[in-house]
Amino acid sequence: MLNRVILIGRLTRDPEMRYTPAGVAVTQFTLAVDRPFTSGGGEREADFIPVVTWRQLAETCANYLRKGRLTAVEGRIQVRNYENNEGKRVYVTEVIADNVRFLESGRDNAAREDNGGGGYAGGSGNGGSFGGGNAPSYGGGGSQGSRSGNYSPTRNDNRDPFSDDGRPIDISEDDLPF
Amino acid sequence: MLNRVILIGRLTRDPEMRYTPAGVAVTQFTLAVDRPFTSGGGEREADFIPVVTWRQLAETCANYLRKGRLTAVEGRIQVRNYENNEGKRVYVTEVIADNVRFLESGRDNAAREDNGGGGYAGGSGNGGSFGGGNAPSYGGGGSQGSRSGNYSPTRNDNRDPFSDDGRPIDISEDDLPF
Amino acid sequence: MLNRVILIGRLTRDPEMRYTPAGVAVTQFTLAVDRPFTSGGGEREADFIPVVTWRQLAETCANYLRKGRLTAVEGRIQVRNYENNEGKRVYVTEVIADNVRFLESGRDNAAREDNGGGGYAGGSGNGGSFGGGNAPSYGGGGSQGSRSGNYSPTRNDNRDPFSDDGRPIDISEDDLPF
Amino acid sequence: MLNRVILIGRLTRDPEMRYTPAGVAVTQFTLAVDRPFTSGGGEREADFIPVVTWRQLAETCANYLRKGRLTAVEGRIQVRNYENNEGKRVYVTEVIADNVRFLESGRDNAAREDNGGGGYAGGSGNGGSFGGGNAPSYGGGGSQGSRSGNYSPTRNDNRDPFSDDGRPIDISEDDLPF
DNA sequence: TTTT
DNA sequence: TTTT
Repeated sequence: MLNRVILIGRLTRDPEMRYTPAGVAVTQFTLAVDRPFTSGGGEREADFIPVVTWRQLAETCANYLRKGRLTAVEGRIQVRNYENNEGKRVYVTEVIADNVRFLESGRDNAAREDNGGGGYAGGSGNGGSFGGGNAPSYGGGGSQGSRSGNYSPTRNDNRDPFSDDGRPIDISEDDLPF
Repeated sequence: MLNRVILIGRLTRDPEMRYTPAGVAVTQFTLAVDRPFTSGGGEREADFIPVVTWRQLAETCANYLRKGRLTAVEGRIQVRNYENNEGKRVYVTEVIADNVRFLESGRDNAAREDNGGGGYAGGSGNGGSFGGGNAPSYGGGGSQGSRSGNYSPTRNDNRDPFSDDGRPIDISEDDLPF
Repeated sequence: MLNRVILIGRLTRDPEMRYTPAGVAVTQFTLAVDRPFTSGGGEREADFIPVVTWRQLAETCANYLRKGRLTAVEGRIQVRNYENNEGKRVYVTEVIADNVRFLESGRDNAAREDNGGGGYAGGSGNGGSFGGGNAPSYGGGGSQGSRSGNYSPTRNDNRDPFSDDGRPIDISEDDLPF
Repeated sequence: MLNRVILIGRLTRDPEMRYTPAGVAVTQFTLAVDRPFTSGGGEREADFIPVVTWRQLAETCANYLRKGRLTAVEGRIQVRNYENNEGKRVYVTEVIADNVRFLESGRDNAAREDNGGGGYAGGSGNGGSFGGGNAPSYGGGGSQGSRSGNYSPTRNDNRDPFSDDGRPIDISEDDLPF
């Protein structure tokens, strides 16, 4: 009924952008968020939280975010699951962000930002303006329009659809937020 | 640096309370949180989000929450990991709640609530008042002070420390929030 | 840069819906939100927080919310100000909601809800579908499709534009969220 | 029942710290929070939101925050009211913060911060450790340990208790969060 | 009264 | 594995 997350942390790596077969941009990165308390033994002291952005916001994040940058993220928790190649159900929890704030200017970054040290990248109402962007259904090359189209993986079909194996990500457009 | 989650959803089952070897109460339950949009094909339409509470709040949740109850939860995302018995690292994401609101009075419930349909159960400042409560370190009987003490599982040591196998949960007190 | 509020409380009265001169629906209500602690002397123990919703969400709130109902609200804090008739600047703080959840079914309510006790009323992407809805600016010219037409303030122009004096509310469409 | 606010913005001025008659530190500042949209006519484009912190957090904020600094604040909305000297009830809305994050290192600041550009200042569990700290009530009667002793308002008693008139602030300890 |  |  209500699902809201706000995080401030630093990227553990550069973000990775990919496209769904239908051409929708998806960017993923992980935020390291320091815990508010220090573990007694000084052990684990940050949570590494995977974040996913879609469409225009995905492209902005891919362009402006870099490893180490302090970043604020607003979104919701999503739990998806898939069956791995041993027939076991694997659960993946991610934050689907609809608002990302760049809290550090990328002074040493190629992409220009002149908004005074805090960039805005809201997700509401941002349609994908790139090729194939708003296509409402999944489908690889030729015969589009079908939900699962002629996309026919040959082997290793049981995998995390987000795992980067060079192919477009195996995720239905049904999972798109908004 | 900042990590805040607010959820409203319904319990998928009755909550489960257990104790750490040091006697700290831990209660777990899963919230089904309906997504704000309807999937095209009508597939998955809720996220099932695991929630963990500690100490006094754990006891209150165990006493008052029941399967199906509409509940609000405030907390932070925690990602812990452990190595399973195949030597693979498994990541578990949970919401560590420090504030839980009972949005539905348990009219058909044994435990009385007369606060007008909305119970309060804040976590701040609630020390464990039961036996062994505030003990700062993990460890059963004799040789305390070590992280894992004389706890000597015989087989299947590589497991989710939260999996309910009848033994006290295998988690360090270091992971306690607050 | 980021401004997020989540409240759960009860309506102090029935909501009030009005229209801007351009015909945009605005609904206001106040949430009584109990404080998490009890005041020593037992004095004030709730905050009364004014909430404003716009467009389609305003109409849904006006239809389904009633005095006393437990309600969750998500939005942002807005501080507007105006000069009162003594030439003094008055500051008004409100929560502009973009998401409202009805946590109590209106069993005794005329408006039907059969969604199992928790209604959804998201604000994203809800354009005003009624007459004059999306007009981007405040009722300037003659009568141009505005729902309430000839708005002609004569005296007492220095007032809270939201005060209900029977006239359409004196607020620019520029202040519309989204 | 639930009241949570998260803001990211910049201080409009240096913070101001004062003490209650009982010696409890209170720091106030205003955050300018840019709105996520641009007003049509280009008018107001930020909200100026008053923030209040108490006790240890107040002292940390006074020491480390400065005008212009990008800052994250977590807390709750509080609406207090008082009667002004014309007998009119005035409502004041503030965010009572229990967590403040310094998102910009004060490189040009006297107070040292070497935590890599993001300071932590949580409010939970921070009792006032200075003289008179936890006194539960406002300095009414005799002289009972209050830091500023003989508080004796003569005229102009109807005022914003927070207005800085050189006297200790006229606010009951009952309003302390936690 | 306001920040970058 | 899931709630209404």
